[in-house]
This record gives sequence, structure tokens and C-alpha cells, in this order.
Amino acid sequence: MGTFFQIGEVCRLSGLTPRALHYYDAIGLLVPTERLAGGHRLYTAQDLARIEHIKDLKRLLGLSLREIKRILDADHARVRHLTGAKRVADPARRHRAAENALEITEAQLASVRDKMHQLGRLQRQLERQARELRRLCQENGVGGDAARVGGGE
Amino acid sequence: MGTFFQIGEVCRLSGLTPRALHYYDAIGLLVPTERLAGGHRLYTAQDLARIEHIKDLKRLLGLSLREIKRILDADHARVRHLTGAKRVADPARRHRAAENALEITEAQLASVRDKMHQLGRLQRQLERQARELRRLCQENGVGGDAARVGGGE
DNA sequence: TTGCTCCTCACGTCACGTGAGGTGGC
DNA sequence: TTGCTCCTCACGTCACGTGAGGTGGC
Repeated sequence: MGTFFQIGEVCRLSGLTPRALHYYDAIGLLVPTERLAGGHRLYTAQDLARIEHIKDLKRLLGLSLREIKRILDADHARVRHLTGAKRVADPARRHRAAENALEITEAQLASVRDKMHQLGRLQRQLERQARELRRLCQENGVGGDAARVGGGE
Repeated sequence: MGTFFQIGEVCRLSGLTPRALHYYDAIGLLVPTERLAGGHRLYTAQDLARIEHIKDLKRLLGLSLREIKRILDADHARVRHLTGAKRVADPARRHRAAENALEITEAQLASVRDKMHQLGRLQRQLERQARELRRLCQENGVGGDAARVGGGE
């Protein structure tokens, strides 16, 4: 039916290592959709999308794998409750599910904005430092306070 | 002479734990300037500044403590070579030191900008998701496709 | 049979968390 | 003497890294 990827392909596409994927499998964070008789893991395109989500939450927000699992599982469940053919019939419960999902998303957004501010602060600091160093390079390189040594190039 | 901070104060000011500071001391990343006879660590204002730098590089750029140590040590040595009374006499060597420091700073800046872009991408993605969820809340809450259940407040 | 990719132990590492038991100045 | 803060082992944990030895289809 669908197209499957072996673990080697997934590693090339995602930049993760086989060991990391084994670990994600063991803790239930990313269980491959299929397995060959010999035990070889087979991943789908959805699995790849989940991996990208995991990488984002880990590298960009610094969350633990346990927290990431909680968020992704909630997200997945909520999306299935809210849309498509299998969505929850009761509209009140559906409303509650949407509000819950919105809450989680807003929390992540707040975290993202906080990180952006902090990164902005660090950026300005580093830029100031770079300007000062460039000034020092000019001073010592072109019109320094001492004889020129080992000149040109 | 100067004002010293005991480890408890440093923890309240920085948000780190005593164990983390013990560890930073053990690996040589942050060795407190002074020690009491009983072994109690005493930190200076400069030590606190170094801690903030460490926190930034760790939390925002995700560097390992080994990499952070390398950067901070280089930074510290270069600053001392470049400025003040004890600066290196030879202007050619001083120029090289400045260029080296500039290179390290530029590398950090590139990393910061990359992170900002990736965070921006994640932010737009989350905002789109939040908009859709708000739409779903409206649909199910105000003019849904079924009877209203358990209404107001 | 030879490569290649994959597998499962299992021990090592990094950056601490978490008690366990002991010291030292108001 | 009683608290309080601090200390040093030392074992546990999280997220993998790194071989060690074995399986399975072109």
C-alpha cells in the first residue's frame, strides 16, 4: 500500500541517528508504523512528519522527550476528536477539546515568543561585541600605535 | 575587599541549583573566586556575569558545557590580550587576537540568526494552528451544527 | 558465499537530581 | 545545644554514543 522508509533513509532525511530512533521507539515517542519479519522498522510519511515536530520541540524549545510525547499525543488525539469522519459526535465535548488544544498551542506560542526575545537580546549583545572587535582590528591593522610588523596581506 | 556571594544567594539570583554549580566547579567551567576555610564557595559579581553568559549559550544555543567552556575561555583570554594595562604589546599579535575573537563572535551570531529563523517558522505554524482552533471553538460554541449543551460561563 | 543494512544487548557519557552523612559559624 | 547553610561522596536518570555479536534479503 503506502510507501515505507527503512531506518537508514529516515536518518538521512532527518539527521537523526539509528540509536536515537531506537530510543524513541523504546519509550513510545515514535513507534514505527510497520515492522518486517526480521524486525526491521518501517516508517511512513506521517512518521517523518512527527519526527520533524519532535526535532522542533526538542531543539527550539528545549523540551524533554516526556513533555514532547505528552504534547504530540494530546495534539493527535484532539485533532482526531475535532475533524474528519471519526470526530466526536457530542458538540459540547468537541468544544471542550478545541479549547484544550488551543490552550496547549497558546502555551507553546508563549514559549516561542519568550525564546525569540531572549535570542534578540543575545543577538544585540553579540553585534555590539562584533562592532568593537572590528574597531580594534582597524586600529591595530591600519593606523596602530606602534610600528607595523609583518605587514601586507 | 569585594562583595562575595554564597552558593545559596547565587542560586536564588541565577535560578541554577547548588548541584549544577558544584558540577560546573568540578569540570572547571565556573570555579568560584574564593573559598572559606570550611570549603564554602564564594562567588564574585564577575562570577555571576559568567553564569549569565553560560545560561545564555546553554539554553538559547543548546551548546554543550565543553563548547561553552572553550568559547568563554577564548573570550576571556582575548579580551585580556586586547585591552587594559596587561594587553599584549606586539600590535601584530594583537591584531590576530582581535580577528580570532571576531571570528568566534560571528560564528555565534550566525547560530543565533539561524535559531531565530527556525523559531519564526515554528511561530507562524503555531499561529496558523491557533487560528484554526479558534474557528472551531466559534463553530461549536456559538452556531454549531447541534443543540447547545451545558451553555454559558 | 560475500556485502549491505538492519537487529538487540549492554556498557559508557553528559549534565545534572537526589538523598546520606558530616562540618561550621550566628 | 539548636538551626541554618554549606560540604563531599555516591548512586540514579535522561538521551543518547559506541562497539559486540548475530540475522536476513539481493
